[in-house]
Amino acid sequence: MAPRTCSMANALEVVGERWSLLALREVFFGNTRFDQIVANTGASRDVLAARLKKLVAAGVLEKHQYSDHPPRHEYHLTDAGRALHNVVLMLKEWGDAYVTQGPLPLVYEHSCGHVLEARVVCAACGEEATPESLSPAATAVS
Amino acid sequence: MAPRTCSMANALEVVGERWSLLALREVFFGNTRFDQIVANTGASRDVLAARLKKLVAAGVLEKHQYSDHPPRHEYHLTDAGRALHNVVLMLKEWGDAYVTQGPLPLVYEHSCGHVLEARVVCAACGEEATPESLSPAATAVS
DNA sequence: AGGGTCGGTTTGGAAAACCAACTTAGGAGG
DNA sequence: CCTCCTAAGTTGGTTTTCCAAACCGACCCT
Repeated sequence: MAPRTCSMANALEVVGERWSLLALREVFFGNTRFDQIVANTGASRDVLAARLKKLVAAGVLEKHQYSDHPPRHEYHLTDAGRALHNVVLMLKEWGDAYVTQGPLPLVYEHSCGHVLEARVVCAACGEEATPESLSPAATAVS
Repeated sequence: MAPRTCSMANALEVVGERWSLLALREVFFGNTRFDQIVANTGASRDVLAARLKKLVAAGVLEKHQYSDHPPRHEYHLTDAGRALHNVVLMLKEWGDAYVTQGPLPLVYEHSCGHVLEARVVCAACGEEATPESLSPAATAVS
């Protein structure tokens, strides 16, 4: 049987390899240079170079030259890259709740003044999107 | 420099390897048996066996014997596993928006009657949690 | 000239993934 | 009884990927 076609699988083709999401985390933190990303993720330089190349090719990052002499580069988020913030955030929340032992390394404060507790909701009604509240719709639209 | 300690990195230690999230997707779909997961993900049997073992050890899945003669097993979600639904869902949404070409393989309908468009919001105020609306809180709590 | 920074690429060995075939433990059919 | 079948892995051998360390080129500082 052929494996299931699925947007999550497609997403993982792009950002599912090791270090990809950690590299993106660093860019979200404003660490946009190669050596910063190497240092903060712990990835080896060759693998990171390959991942960044792939993320640029996939349209998640853009390589931007900020100096001609010597040539120096920064990696910036595209719209697709910014949209991954949700994924990164939910992974962090899950890690906070179920993996990390002891004090949490990072806690976010939302602009409303409260410590962030993230929820995934339906945009139409604002109610939480739980597995039980979802059902496959009859037909997919393009 | 030592890599950054981070709950997202911790989360990826558990579910970040190839096939782990795809296996969980199948369990969310109700395909809880080894051969079903193999067939629907396309993973090789040995790698999948290793991933399932790891997910069980991490407390994301539970192995449940549903028949003594012959011995047969199913994998069921724990609370930690169910909590990963958010991650799986956001990855699917991102894939829908930025990777999948042509008609979407799966569209969800929320119990409110609308096609699901997922948003990540702050539980306190209900406003969307964007990168700009978040700032690191002064101190982490245990 | 010598050392340091930045952004990689190269190299060689270790680890992991992939694939097909095999195993184990029990049926089901003839 | 003999053969086939299913489920849930294991095993063995090959191919890929990963990793750490070294290297490179272009530039800057002293």
